[in-house]
Amino acid sequence: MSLRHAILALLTVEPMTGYDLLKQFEASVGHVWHAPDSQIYPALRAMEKDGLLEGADVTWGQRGTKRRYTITESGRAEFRAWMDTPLAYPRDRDPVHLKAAYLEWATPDAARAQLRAHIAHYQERLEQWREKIREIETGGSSMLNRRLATVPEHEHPRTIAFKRYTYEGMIARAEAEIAWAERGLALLDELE
Amino acid sequence: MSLRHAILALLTVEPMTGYDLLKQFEASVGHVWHAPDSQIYPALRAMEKDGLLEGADVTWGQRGTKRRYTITESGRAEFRAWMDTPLAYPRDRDPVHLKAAYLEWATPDAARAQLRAHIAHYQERLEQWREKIREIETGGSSMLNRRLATVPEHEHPRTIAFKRYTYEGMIARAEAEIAWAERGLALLDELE
DNA sequence: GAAAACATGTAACCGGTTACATGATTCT
DNA sequence: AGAATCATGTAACCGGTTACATGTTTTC
Repeated sequence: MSLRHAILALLTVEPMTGYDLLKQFEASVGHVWHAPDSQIYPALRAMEKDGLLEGADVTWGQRGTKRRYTITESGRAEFRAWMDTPLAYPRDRDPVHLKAAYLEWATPDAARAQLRAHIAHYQERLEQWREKIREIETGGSSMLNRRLATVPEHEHPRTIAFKRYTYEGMIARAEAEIAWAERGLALLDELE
Repeated sequence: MSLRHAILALLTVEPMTGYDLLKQFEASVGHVWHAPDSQIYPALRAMEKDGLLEGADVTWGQRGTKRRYTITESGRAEFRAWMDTPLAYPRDRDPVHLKAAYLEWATPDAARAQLRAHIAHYQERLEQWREKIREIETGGSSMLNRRLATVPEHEHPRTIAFKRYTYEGMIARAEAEIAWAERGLALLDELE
């Protein structure tokens, strides 16, 4: 059910259309939660029906209209309730480690390719996340700035600190994954 | 599609019934891939239909029968092909970090409880995984021993090394998660 | 004789993916 | 005029969860 809460989180800042949200999912929130258009539009309609959002048609150009969604009090309450509820951890289901456990079945080349892909995957994300932290530090994050505009000034350090903290966690995870995969490459050399 | 491959991996060691597999998913493989009975039994039937397994009814007691599944050559080939195929990484979807990014919305107590639950969650797994490594080191893992019995002796170090390597990766990840959550608790104290 | 373990299923539901589909507006 | 962007959907499918359901065998 996190998609709904990610949407609520975004709409606490300002009203948005489905397309606006889609762009956010491709940029900021997308780093922790991905959602395609085919999921967003139906979710918005369902959330409006459930009273979490209020939709309003806005004219756009000559003939066009778009629907702008505003979070309701009920939506805010739902988001706060979710924030105060401990998460249920999903069962372990990890294809990377599943494969690693049977690496003797792969050809050495395939095993190396797999580990290198693992490194490349996390390296790429590492750079994106580091860039995000730089943005936060230099005040260049427009979404964060809009969020800050909605909270009292003395709350700013908290808001900023948690965003930063989130990315630091993802960076630490990525670094651990890269280190692990590098040990794997060394292990393959040893065993050859 | 990893459920099928986890099943194939287990059946490369020896033929098993659905129930045997279920027990394995609760014990060894379960640490990297969870599967409930409601998923295993239908999967086995489908895999038999697809020629990856061969099922045979075995009498059990007076009136009972059970179905024992053996991996076919086609099943072995499929497993090897999977092992040699690079994994597609799923899109980011991480409720823990999603929540962390909006931690200013939670009450300080709820935020602390969340982080402590995060620590407890990984601490528990950490102990399970460390225990697994001890088992591997002392030769006390019966599943691993059965697997070793099916491979030539000079291959044993590889097989053992990859199992150990897998658990080391999960341990490193858990340690990173715990360290991150502890930094979070400290951050909450600072911001108070 | 009762409890624990062994054995196997069905069905409704849910969140997410992939592919397909369409049209308006703005910018160059 | 054409391209990029804005805007919004439908539908089939897939893997997984939860709840429901039943019967046998072995062990104490």
